[in-house]
Amino acid sequence: MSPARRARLTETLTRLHSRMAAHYGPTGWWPGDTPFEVAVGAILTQNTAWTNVEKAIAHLKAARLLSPRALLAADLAAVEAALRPSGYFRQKTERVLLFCQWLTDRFGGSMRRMAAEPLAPLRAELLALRGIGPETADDILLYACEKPVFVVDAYTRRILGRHGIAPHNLPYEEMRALFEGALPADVALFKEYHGLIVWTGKDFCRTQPRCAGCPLAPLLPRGGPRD
DNA sequence: GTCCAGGGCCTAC
DNA sequence: GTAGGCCATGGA
Repeated sequence: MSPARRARLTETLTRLHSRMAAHYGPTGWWPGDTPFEVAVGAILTQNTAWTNVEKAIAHLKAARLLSPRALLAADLAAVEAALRPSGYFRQKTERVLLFCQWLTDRFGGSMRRMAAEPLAPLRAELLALRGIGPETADDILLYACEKPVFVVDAYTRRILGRHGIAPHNLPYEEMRALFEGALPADVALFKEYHGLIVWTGKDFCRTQPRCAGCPLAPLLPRGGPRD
């Protein structure tokens, strides 16, 4: 990318962030009491409404299952029952348990020790785990491990697509590089930026464009939103 | 009743 | 390398 184009992109993405931040204030994203809860939530929210994830996490807490040790020791049926409300519960049970096993084998079950690992090899290890793709890995790296990676999700694609900033079907790594190349590698900024995208996406950017009142509407290209 | 949600894997071309 | 089917529940 040319320096001039990169500078324009930085300006565009910064303006986008300013509009959302002015509308919502700090989001404090991601919800979760501990890094491990954040990591589990990242797996459970795959293609699923967050309200359903909350139910599953509440079940885990009530059953005292919200630790790698407890999950690995629990009956499979008990874990499945707890995760049921989050949908795809058989797959997600397998994915959560595989993550727990890896965390235990590699770091003695410690998210703190995991977070001390350098970013690039850690990301590669996460991506090698069955059931952890790029978005889930980056959720965990950014919000549970405080690593400066930008999370790309469906809302990110939709918003950038509608504003003519990037095609919505740009490959994940290219979309991530677009943000990371244009913004400073700042964990707090990346956390808030993604949180604001999620909030804006939920409120204004569902499948049908619904731009009335959207903080980003004044930035839309001529001709209105595109998909 | 129908549609859809903050993905990821597998298979077929 | 990519398009399409599959996984499952709960809320709108």
